[in-house]
Amino acid sequence: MAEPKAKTGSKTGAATGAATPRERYRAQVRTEIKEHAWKQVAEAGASALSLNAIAKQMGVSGPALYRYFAGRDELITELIRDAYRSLADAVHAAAADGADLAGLAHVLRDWALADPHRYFLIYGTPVPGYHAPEEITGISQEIMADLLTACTNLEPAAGKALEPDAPAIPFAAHLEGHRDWAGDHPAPSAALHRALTFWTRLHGVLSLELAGHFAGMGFDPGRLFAAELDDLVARRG
Amino acid sequence: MAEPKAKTGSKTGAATGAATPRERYRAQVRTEIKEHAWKQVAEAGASALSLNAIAKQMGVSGPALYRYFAGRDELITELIRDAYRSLADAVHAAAADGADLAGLAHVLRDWALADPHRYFLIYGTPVPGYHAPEEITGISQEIMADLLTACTNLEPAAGKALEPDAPAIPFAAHLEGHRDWAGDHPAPSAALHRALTFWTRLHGVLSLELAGHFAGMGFDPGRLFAAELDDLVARRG
DNA sequence: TGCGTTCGTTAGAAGTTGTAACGCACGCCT
DNA sequence: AGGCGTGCGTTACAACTTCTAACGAACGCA
Repeated sequence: MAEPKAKTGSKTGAATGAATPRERYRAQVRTEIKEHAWKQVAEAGASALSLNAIAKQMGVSGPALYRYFAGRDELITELIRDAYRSLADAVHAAAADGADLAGLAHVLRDWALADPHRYFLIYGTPVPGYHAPEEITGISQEIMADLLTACTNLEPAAGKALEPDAPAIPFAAHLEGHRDWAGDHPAPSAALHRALTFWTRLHGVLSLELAGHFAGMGFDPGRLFAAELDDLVARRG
Repeated sequence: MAEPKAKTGSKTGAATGAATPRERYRAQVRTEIKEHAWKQVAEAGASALSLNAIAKQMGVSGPALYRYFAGRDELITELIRDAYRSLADAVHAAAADGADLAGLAHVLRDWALADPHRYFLIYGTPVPGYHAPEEITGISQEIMADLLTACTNLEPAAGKALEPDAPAIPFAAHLEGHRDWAGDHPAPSAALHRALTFWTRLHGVLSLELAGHFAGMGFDPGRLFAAELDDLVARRG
């Protein structure tokens, strides 16, 4: 009987609210472990994350943590999931406040600069054996949905092309035939294209900046980010 | 007398060609170690690199490798240096063959796809305590020089602007005042800007593709890369 | 008030990096 | 050709790491 069979009397049963004291305690300890883990990640990156060090900081013995996480990999997976959720929440909150594409870009940049290691946890070098669980791809699609909406709002009204002779972009046409990743979002292919370039271009600037590749080059990475953003908002390519 | 005082009789003295048998042997073993290291990096990434595993594969005992590399960090630093040099050589060879910006982009993409882990060794998540030695920033500038030349060749002749009323781009103006990183390369500020966006945009696409973030999205990452390249070559922003 | 689940402990296995001390053999120099 | 010193490879060990196993104690549900 490792699993309580029906949660007989106490709670609603479906809510995530703490049911038994044991579960509450367990959830709290898991949270505390992750807090210490985030501190380590913020200071030295995910590769320096040590379960033993966390245990020492918490004043417990090493193997105690294995009651709460199956191992280092599961803890890191959880951190990645939380990072995705944090980003998705930030983006969604901005979108709900009516932020346009530039607003979303600002949210992304602020979120990345707030904790570069957290950004690299998501968008950095992938861990060798790691494969994203289903849940994470779902969160990723949440972010993409908000991005697609912002991009759609930026497109000129259908049928009212600014330049009648504007040549069709081959890649946008390709996207029209491969838009499964957009789910059922009704974004025009130009918006799909813009969302993708929003992602790749801003990630290009951000990741190189956060990795320090611009250090000592003299120019202001923030201005490069802003220039790329301006180009994304103003142009159509 | 750890250092031979004057290399008395044997060789030219300045050439890097193997001098003593000891040095030749040492260089050969170092090379062999790095070959096994590259194999490990290609299979599981830099984080999985193990000196012990290399020693086992070579049929020697673990600590033997410490005669050749001060430790794991020095070996990785050497691998990073070799990776930079490999990329710089590939780019320079193409540039010497008269490749234009699109040609350089193809070289970059092919080089990255040939060994994704090697790409991440350079442009991926930075290792916590690592700081690039002087030599590496030099190699990085070699690459940038070829890139700047290709970008300069793409600019319209000075004073013959295509669109007389084309608005000055603020970031290009900013770069005009912060062009130390270009060394003494006589690239116009528009070329500086284009080189930077070439770098960030293509890295944005490549790194996300190599990290598998496009997996399952359905579209062809190569076409996105090509579309970004087309935009870089055709437009001015 | 029991009794069972879960927790934290210590002990230990199998790894890792890296240091220390010890021979042996290679090669430089006389 | 011979001796001697340098460098190489070895084993032994220390200090880590993740993670498993077995045990005792405390907690909470009935």
